[in-house]
Amino acid sequence: MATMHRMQVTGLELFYKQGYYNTSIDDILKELSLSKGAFYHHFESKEEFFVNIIQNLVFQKVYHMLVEPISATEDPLNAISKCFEDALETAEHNELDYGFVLSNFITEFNRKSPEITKYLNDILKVWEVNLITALQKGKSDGFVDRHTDSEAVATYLISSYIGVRTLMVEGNSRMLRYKYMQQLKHYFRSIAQKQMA
Amino acid sequence: MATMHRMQVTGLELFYKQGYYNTSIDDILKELSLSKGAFYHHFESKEEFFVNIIQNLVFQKVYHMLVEPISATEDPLNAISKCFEDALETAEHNELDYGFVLSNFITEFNRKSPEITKYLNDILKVWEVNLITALQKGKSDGFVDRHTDSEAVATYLISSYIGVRTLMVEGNSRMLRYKYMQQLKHYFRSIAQKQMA
DNA sequence: TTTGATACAGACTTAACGGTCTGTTTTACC
DNA sequence: GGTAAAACAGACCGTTAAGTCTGTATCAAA
Repeated sequence: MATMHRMQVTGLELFYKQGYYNTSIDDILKELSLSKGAFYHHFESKEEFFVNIIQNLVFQKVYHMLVEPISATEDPLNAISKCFEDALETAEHNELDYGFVLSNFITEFNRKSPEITKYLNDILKVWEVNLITALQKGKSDGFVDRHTDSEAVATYLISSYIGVRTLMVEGNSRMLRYKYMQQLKHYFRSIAQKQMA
Repeated sequence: MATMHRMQVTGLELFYKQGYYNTSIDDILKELSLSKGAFYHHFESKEEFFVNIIQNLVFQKVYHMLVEPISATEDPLNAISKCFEDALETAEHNELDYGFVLSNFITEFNRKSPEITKYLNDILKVWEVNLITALQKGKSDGFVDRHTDSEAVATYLISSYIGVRTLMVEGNSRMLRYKYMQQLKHYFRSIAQKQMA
């Protein structure tokens, strides 16, 4: 694995665990047994390094874990349920949850770096747009109630997901996931197309 | 207003806007035209200062804005709707939204200071418990469907609220609030006691 | 085998921040 | 009005972290 890529992977991991401002370049370098010289040979600053990570690693992973699973499916509500359940389970095992990575950084960079905030919001927007598209398709295909406001549902979904992940940082994650998924499905039943018995 | 109290108010404001680690004591002191001597006369460290703010200001405000409005009401779902709507509107005007203050700090102190995390989670717990109590009472009083899992609903509510506030940090807050409240009410209709016409 | 570019190593600079310490002013009280 | 404690002012110290700079090893092509 190339040095540059190793730096990005380790960098994201530490930024995620400890926060951007609370993670020093030396922390990352120590983890990889590399020197300052190596870092500034590949990147021109800490910020440029971070933007690089966002646009490469984070964007790809969000797309892979949160967009693809719901974009090519029949029943969107079912697909979203499964997708969220999977994502929350990986989160439980303390692995990188890229939906939460996003909201984490959005919180941290709020009113500090408009440029980085913009990049993060762009990725969030991709997620949102694909949710909306999937829901709209679900309406045409008879899975989602015709009166549903797809944009509002997408907002509500992303909100609740980000929120439950924030809560899962401590305490009983398993119980939180259970409660959350239960109510999410309850909510979905209320916007699903009523089946004729 | 006593100096100590002024420090706390200004401290919370800056910690909220810029984050704890990103706000220096000198920042706060500069805002108040005070000196280091003044600060360390009243508080023994930055951390002790912050814990003080949480246990005084934050706890009281959360209780006043998020607990009281839903604890002494008839119809809990209606009360929660109004309460959330109010809170989101103050947030729109860039005033301190203490629900979000909480989640903000929880994110920032995650895996950094277990002690502070505990204090924050305690306040969150008070909010949760009171939501559950209100929902249970709503079941007895015929406002909430008997099959509702109050604990799960409370979790889902807090999650979505924290999430939507995270999203509101940038962009069109007004539209976000509208969409969120629309779906929240939709969700509430699905757990409300069905009225006999 | 030389040469030049790429990929590092690591000492150093500079600035910021938490905290200390000494000194001065204000206030309460006899 | 004298006195002691409380309420500050502000220079100073130690540490940390981003970024610089000089030097060295590795490797490909001539």
